Amino acid sequence: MSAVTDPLVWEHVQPAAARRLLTGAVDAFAERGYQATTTRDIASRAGMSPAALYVHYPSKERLLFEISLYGHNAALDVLRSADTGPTPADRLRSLVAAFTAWHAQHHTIARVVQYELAALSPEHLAEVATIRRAISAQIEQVLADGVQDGTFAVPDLPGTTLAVLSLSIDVARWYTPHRGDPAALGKLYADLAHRMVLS
Amino acid sequence: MSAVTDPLVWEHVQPAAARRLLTGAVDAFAERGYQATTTRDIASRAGMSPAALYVHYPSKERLLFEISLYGHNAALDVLRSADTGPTPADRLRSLVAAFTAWHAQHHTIARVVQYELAALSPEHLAEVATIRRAISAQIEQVLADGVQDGTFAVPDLPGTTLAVLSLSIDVARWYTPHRGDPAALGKLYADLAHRMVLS
DNA sequence: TCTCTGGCTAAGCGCTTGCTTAGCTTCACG
DNA sequence: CGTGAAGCTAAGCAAGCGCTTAGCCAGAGA
Repeated sequence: MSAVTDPLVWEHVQPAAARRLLTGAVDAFAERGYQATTTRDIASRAGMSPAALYVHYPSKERLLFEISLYGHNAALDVLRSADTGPTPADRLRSLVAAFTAWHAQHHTIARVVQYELAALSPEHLAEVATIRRAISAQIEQVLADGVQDGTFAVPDLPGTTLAVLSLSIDVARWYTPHRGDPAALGKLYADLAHRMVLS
Repeated sequence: MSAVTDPLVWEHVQPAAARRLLTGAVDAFAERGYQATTTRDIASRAGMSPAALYVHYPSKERLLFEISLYGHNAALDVLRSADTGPTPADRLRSLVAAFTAWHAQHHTIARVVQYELAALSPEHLAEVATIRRAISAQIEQVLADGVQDGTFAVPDLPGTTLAVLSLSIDVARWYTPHRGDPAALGKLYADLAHRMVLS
């Protein structure tokens, strides 16, 4: 699945031409990486000339930033929505399931989000770094809550937070649609993450 | 720590000029990525002109391949050496500890190994893919052995193998030396991986 | 129907890239 | 001492890059 076949994600991008450029950029950045992708390649995927890109976006880096910002916000929203359940164990499972499934389902956006930070301008990087800290904090908080109520055994809270995040984030590196159902993967990872911290 | 301050790793590379180019390439690829790194940048880090690179290496891609191949083989060797212990649990902990510590300690090489596969030529990629499959097989085998003797509960063997690998591999993405002792991180991850699969 | 504007293309600019070549220097060997 | 080869540099080549500009066309509005 590419960005193009998940059109609802980019419905907010208007006009349609800008959206085609954006989804073309997502696919190209996910496949080749930001640096190996050319504006000619992006424009071609959108069925346009290279100059058309600059009618809708001021620069190639700005295209990257729009994708990155959207993806970071979407991931944070997914976590915030998933942080439900009466116990830290329920919450952790729900968080990991949702975060993992998001990475699998949107693996092209996830690849851009997780691996193209270095290509962002300093101001843009600062903006997405804030969201990344909020994402980390959400996982760390639920682990802390579990330690507090005695249901989790976590000798190294920051280290374990990173490990839990790594499980989901690394999905962006290896996942392709033939690798199975994102929801099933989320369930598996929820279980694995829970076992990692069980008292 | 950069490749340059871990000189023993590249001792086999002769003459010294070729080694300086290689370690300059490791640092540049790890910092900026293969595509954003120029041959002028690599040469400059080695204290040479761009043309000197072509005295020792036929192309920029070949430099990448030398690094990738070395890193893949080193990682596989680390795993093979670590696969000791009387029980699958001991073996898994030792494997994960070693693999994680390798990624942290050699995080610049690890970054090139894990994130620059797309830049390799098809023949070179095939060669490192073989080593990657051997690495996966090693982890999968120890999990299978643990399931067989009843000490592990692993409902999804391929999925869990990927998850265990993700823990260690993702270290390449986030690790910097101020993030702590590689051996300590290895111990933590050994424990986390073990808990993931405990019966 | 006419005019204006926005979206687009063709062509191009200035710069950078990976790699090549001619020539120089140094060192080793006979 | 002379010669040859290896390692290197300065300079350059051909191709491609991100982005700009002039002009065209279609559609909307008066």
